[in-house]
Amino acid sequence: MSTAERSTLAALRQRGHKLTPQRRAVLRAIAGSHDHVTPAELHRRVREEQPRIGLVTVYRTLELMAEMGLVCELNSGGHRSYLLRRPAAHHHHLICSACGRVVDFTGCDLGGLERRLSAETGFRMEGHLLEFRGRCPQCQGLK
Amino acid sequence: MSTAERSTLAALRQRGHKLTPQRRAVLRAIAGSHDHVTPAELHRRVREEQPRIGLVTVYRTLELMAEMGLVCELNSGGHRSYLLRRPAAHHHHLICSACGRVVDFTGCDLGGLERRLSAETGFRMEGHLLEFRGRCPQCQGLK
DNA sequence: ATAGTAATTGAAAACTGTTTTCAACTGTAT
DNA sequence: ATACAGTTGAAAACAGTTTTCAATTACTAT
Repeated sequence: MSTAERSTLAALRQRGHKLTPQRRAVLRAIAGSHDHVTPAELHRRVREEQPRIGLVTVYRTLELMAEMGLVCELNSGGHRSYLLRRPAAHHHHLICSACGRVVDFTGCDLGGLERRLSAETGFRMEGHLLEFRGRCPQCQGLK
Repeated sequence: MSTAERSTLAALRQRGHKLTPQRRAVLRAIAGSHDHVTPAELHRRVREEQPRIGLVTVYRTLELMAEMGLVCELNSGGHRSYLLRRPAAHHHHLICSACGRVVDFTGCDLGGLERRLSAETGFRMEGHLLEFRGRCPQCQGLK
């Protein structure tokens, strides 16, 4: 079991959520995938372990983990996907506008801009979202 | 009629698309809105002028204009929205996590990062989305 | 260990946003 | 004016997500 998986389990337990086999399976599946996964795809994978689990439960588990900030939710091209949040993983996305492929990147370096905006507006900053949109190499030739 | 509206009309005509009253109305409505609008919201606005227009037509017109690159399509938070392409209207949002107030800002200065990512990944960039989240001055005392 | 309780589950139904189908209509070129 | 391809609106179909509800289960206190 990975560290991220273990700490996520601990966080769930600590907040008084039940550790059902279904939740463990969903967590294991998302922890085992280092890419964004859609609820449907996750459901397919979890089923190998928990054949009777419903898609609904996958949705609910993801929603719960997203609320708790254990998982990061991404909406792109009209489709939702999730990624387990691992420690020290401040990152952003680069999304292909043709095929929807998502590439993570780090090093956004927005500190200066954040200070400037904070000074100008009086906002106390909590976070930011940055996404680049473009054509990935494979999709540049097409259409 | 704005310049953007006029040139969009010309682009449609030039490509042999019919200039129906419905399309004119959708175009006028999106040109009159300087923020991203959802198809449903746009439909509501267009109806004031063209009471009999169907939501379907709004979808179709937006799809057509998006294909032609006249309008920019955004998917965020699981919802689709569109914005008329204008020269020089590039801005971003600062959103208060308590009251939801939105403040626009310009000057994101992401050119360097964009070039770096482009070089590293091979993506040909089309645009980006940047949002800061924080507490606005009025909400800092609360809760 | 056992019983009690609230949380959780799965199936089905409901819902939302979007797309397709199709017959009627209309802008445009002739 | 006519003809034709493109366009429209209503309804149905569709995909993804959420809600409802009765049955089940993990956890707590005994």
